[in-house]
Amino acid sequence: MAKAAQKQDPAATVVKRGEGVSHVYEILRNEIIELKLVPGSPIDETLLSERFAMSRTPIREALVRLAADGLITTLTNRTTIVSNIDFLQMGAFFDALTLMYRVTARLAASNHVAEDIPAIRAHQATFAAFVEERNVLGMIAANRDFHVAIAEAGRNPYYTALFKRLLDEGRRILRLYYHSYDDNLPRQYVTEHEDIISAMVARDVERSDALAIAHADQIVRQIRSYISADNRSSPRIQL
Amino acid sequence: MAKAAQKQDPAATVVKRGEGVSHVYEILRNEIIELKLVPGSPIDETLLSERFAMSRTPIREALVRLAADGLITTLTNRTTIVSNIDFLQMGAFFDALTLMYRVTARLAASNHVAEDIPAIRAHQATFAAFVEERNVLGMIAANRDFHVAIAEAGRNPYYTALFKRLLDEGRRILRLYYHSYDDNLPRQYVTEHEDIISAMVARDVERSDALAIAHADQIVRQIRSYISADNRSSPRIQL
DNA sequence: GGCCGACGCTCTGTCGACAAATAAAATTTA
DNA sequence: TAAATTTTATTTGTCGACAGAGCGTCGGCC
Repeated sequence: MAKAAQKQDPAATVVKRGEGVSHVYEILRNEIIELKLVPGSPIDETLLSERFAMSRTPIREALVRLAADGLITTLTNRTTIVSNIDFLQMGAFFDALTLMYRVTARLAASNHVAEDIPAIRAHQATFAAFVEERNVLGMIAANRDFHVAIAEAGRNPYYTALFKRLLDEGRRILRLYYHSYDDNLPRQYVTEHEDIISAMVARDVERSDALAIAHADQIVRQIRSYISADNRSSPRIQL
Repeated sequence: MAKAAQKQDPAATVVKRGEGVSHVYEILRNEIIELKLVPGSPIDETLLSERFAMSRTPIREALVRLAADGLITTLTNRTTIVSNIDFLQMGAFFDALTLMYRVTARLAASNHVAEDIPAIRAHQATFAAFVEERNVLGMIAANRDFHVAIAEAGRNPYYTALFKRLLDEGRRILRLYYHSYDDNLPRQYVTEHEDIISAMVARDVERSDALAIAHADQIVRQIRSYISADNRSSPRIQL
């Protein structure tokens, strides 16, 4: 048996009628974001239907949802592939990500209620724990949950939806480019998160905004450095 | 025969293999936005499959796409209904709409190329023509296309996607609340559009931003006035 | 020997049917 | 008569099967 089979495949779980589609959707979504499914690789419906022990119909509906999220690309009458990460639009991605960091932080400072805080702190604690463990992939996921919680406290579902999509895309990019662990960065993120929380609790919109900008810049800079480190084989020409 | 049958139902069109789903999707999407399908009303898959002369499978896949757009709501094992317009979140809607007006206008001023202009001007001309005809519903649709064209010139697909969704939601709200035709407003919009174009062509980011804010405020104010006019039966208590 | 077209294979798009889940109707019971 | 419960009916979720559209392969032709 393959070694991977030791860890129980969640696809094996039996689900009730009406949950089949979301079950497949959630699992595939995770595997795409975690790059277990390589960008550009084809997706075989028949294979999936065997793996999930379902007919192709619910599989296809899950794929339609993933396509709506932009995680997969459907080539009509041909095949569907895991969406590629588009380097040309990296600028647009960073721009949108930064803006969403800002507006969600601002709204959270304005609109949060006391009940929102525990969940946010819990995600931050999880994040800090992963930092101690030097578990980068756990950090990335916890970071996503932390910021989503803040966005939800801001109570603008349009922003939250876009932010989720961007953060997930960020997870894919980070997985793709992550190479070396730098002790300093994660600890700095922990501190920045703490600052963001306190500004939010104090309902200080402008400070929340400023911190969000700094945080976003930091993350963008990190991703950029990963990318350029990866491009070292084809260095930019310096004039 | 019903009078509606005089206008050829686009559902009757025969489509090639692989286009069935998008065909259904487009038509239903339009009917939801144009409120031909009333918010809250149930959607019968069997009925649709008869109407489109297709099996339920492609119909269901189209419905999944609409659900991803937030245009319909699926109640598991029960039924799916046309999404209601959520008045409690009207503030969030206006906020996001204004922000997208702004960022797309800014980006268009920065990133547009000469080839983008003709399409934008064409949409503006269409809009102006509808104003002359006093065709409000046409105006609303043309206005949407105009701003989408600007967003596309800004070349940030994340913003464009959210903006489209917001503008479509706006079309639904306007259809719902539109009552009386005011001669002045539409002409003002035409002027504002012209200003937006010239600021964009001049690559004046800040002026584009300012105009976008003013334009958005104007539209938000208009929708708000429609809504409050509609609520006249239950007036707010003035203290 | 290389290019072009017919053939077959694989995979997707669509179909009709069945079964579970829920809502509505009918019936019983207090 | 009203409430509770069983029965019926409708509608969704899932299934297995078929047919069309590409893609690769093989053979023929220049």
